[in-house]
Amino acid sequence: MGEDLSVLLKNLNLKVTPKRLAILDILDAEMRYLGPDEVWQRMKARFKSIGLPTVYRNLEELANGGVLIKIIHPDRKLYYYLCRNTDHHHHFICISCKKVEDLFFCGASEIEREVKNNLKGHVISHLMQVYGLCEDCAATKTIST
Amino acid sequence: MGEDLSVLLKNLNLKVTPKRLAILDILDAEMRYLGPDEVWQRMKARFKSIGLPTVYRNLEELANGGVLIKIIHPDRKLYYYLCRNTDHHHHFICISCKKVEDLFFCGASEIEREVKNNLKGHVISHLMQVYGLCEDCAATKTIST
DNA sequence: AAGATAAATAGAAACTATTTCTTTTTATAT
DNA sequence: ATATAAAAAGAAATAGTTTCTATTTATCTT
Ligand SMILES: [Zn+2]
Ligand SMILES: [Zn+2]
Ligand SMILES: [Zn+2]
Ligand SMILES: [Zn+2]
Repeated sequence: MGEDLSVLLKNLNLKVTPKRLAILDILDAEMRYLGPDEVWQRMKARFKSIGLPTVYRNLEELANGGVLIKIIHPDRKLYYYLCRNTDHHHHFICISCKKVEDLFFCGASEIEREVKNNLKGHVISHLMQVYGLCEDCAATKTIST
Repeated sequence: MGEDLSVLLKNLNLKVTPKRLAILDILDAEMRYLGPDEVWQRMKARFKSIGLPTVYRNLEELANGGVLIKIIHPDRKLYYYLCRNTDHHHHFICISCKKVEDLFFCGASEIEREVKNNLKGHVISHLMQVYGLCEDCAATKTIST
């Protein structure tokens, strides 16, 4: 599995460094979105020397390359999620445990039509995220931070 | 028109101060979303003494009260928009001129169904914004910052 | 396999949007 | 008019994020 992570980097013409592989590995093992600081904490367990700017830089590069997606959060901090689904889709985010799940519903065509017909405008992109409780958390009904 | 702005404040049990009315008036006159600093600049033209924290505080209070809506922007800064439409709806945002327009399409029920049936989860809220070029900007095809 | 080269990283420092704090002022109810 | 609690000024602090420079490292070339 470390193999296919390095392929991700090579495809982006990024050098395959231990730090980059570790960042990917950390996110690959998570079903949740993580912030730079959270990733940094885990990196410090793996490397004796690891700078926070390195984490920021790599997360951003990987997001720009499409390997990670940015999670839009009401707190306006940076969060990233490694999503293997390369098709256009949206996400359901559990506000209790931070788990991310793919959604297949997307109103792109309806939006496109409405913007074209009613507003006479042109759609470039759209953002959709759904917040709620995942199956486990809905069962527990306990909301943590 | 100043009258119905003060009603908005009274409904929220907020004191009707000149600063608050001015902030609302500034946003009411705009079809675009504005950031705190942009609002502050305009406030400084109206008041000899006006603090930036006052602008921040009021914008946030008004957003919490539902009078303003927060615009989610890729730059992760704060932006507000005064929307008179109190029904649930979403927005089309022109990335060229920052104009905001209401959309009527909303996939809430489809999302709800998908989350319930496929993920066995529970939807609490959803966020949708559409980015593009408004009629005027699409015609001009010139994208400013 | 060793050297060359450009990219990546560490660590410190800077940045800046946003928030907090304390004092003074002001809107509103009595 | 007075009392009271909310609002605002102004300064200061915060914290997430970005920038900078010197050093290290991955990868390409021979
Ligand atoms: Zn959950
Ligand atoms: Zn979509
Ligand atoms: Zn426009
Ligand atoms: Zn909706």
